[in-house]
Amino acid sequence: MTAETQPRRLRADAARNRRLLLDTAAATFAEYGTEVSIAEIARRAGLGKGTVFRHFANKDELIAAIVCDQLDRLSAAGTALLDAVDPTSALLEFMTLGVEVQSRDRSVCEAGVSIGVGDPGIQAATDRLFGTAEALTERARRQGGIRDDVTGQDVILLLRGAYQAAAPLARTVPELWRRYLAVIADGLLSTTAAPLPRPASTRPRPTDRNDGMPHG
Amino acid sequence: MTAETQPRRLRADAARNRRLLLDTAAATFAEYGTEVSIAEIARRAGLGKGTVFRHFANKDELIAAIVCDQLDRLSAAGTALLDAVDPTSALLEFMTLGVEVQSRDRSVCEAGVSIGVGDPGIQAATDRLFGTAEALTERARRQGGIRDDVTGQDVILLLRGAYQAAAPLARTVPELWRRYLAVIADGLLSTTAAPLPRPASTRPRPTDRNDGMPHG
DNA sequence: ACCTGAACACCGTTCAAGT
DNA sequence: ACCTGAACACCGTTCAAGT
Repeated sequence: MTAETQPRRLRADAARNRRLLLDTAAATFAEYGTEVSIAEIARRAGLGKGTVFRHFANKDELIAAIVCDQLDRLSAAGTALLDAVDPTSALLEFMTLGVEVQSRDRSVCEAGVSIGVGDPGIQAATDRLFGTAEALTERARRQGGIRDDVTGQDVILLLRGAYQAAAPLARTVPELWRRYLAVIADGLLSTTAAPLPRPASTRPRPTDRNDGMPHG
Repeated sequence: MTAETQPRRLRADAARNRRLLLDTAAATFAEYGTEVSIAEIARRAGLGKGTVFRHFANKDELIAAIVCDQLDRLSAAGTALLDAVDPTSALLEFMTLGVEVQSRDRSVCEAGVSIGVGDPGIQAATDRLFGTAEALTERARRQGGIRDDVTGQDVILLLRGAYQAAAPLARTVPELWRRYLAVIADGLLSTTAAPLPRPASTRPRPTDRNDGMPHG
């Protein structure tokens, strides 16, 4: 479930420290932004700052590991929604969940975008999430609830867009994203509209590698 | 037209240096990202790095000034589109233009979001842009081309969202944003859809000057 | 007024010395 | 194997000395 970049097994205390650092960093970044220093994270975790770099090659990798955790958590929530009775409203609930996750962790998510490109951990977690989203999307598509040229990847990218659209005013109007998610949802639901321009980007599906979770 | 935070008139050489720094920084940031050092910018402009801080209080303000230029440029393009014969397609063209501006200056735009909140220069330029967008939107609304609860601010924020949605894959699929802009456009065009949830955020229209509303 | 670069403070990252 | 903090390099920012 959790993204394990580590191939080897860690000594008990090291594993505990790694988890402690991840949790401390996630909480601190969420509250004060990703610009909090590594020294501060280490201090809060009660560890030396050298230890941070023993577990994560650099600050970006620490942030990446937190992002992976979030992506996997959302992926798990999506998988659970595959059992919902109404596929289309399940998909919309999934999108709502996705934006909420981002709202909770503003700065980490934003940093995640720039890091994401090129980080194999985030790539893999993203592909897993694409897979989950695709399964949800396929059900809704079969139901005829959404236009038939929409992919799971589209859904993930668009829910990111809904969040980002509202982000500049998040401080003053915290729930504005619901408005923009509604616009996007209407766009996805308009089954009568012309086909979308540009094909959806094709990325390797999680089925071809990394033993991802079974779905549908 | 251009954002003038400077109240006083600058000496000729100082004004030239300021412009030189803005252009050099814009070009360098666009190519290598906003993490390029101030020293490097100064070197490229053939000036001492102290000069950068004489014109811009800090690095964020330098980036903010570049963002203001871009916003004003887009605003000008939007104003020109007010003369177009078809209001609805003029609005869509404006949105397309808006995403293109961002694509050209990836990192500066992204940095602009986090800085934007709280920077009076960006606030003012944004309000100006909202005004332009509102004028374009109103024409389209009157024509009946788009749903009647959409504001100019919505249009700006949503075109940001379209760009951001496609941003993670911009390297590999540079034109993917067209796909997501199309989804959003369909959402805006669906005049038969239910009213949007959450009211559009009301921000001071560009008519009232920014004397800064204080908030923590 | 404006420009400059040396000097300062801070932060990410490394590494030799410790358990 | 893992932890640690002193040491290093780099960068944003300041400021006294120059034109």
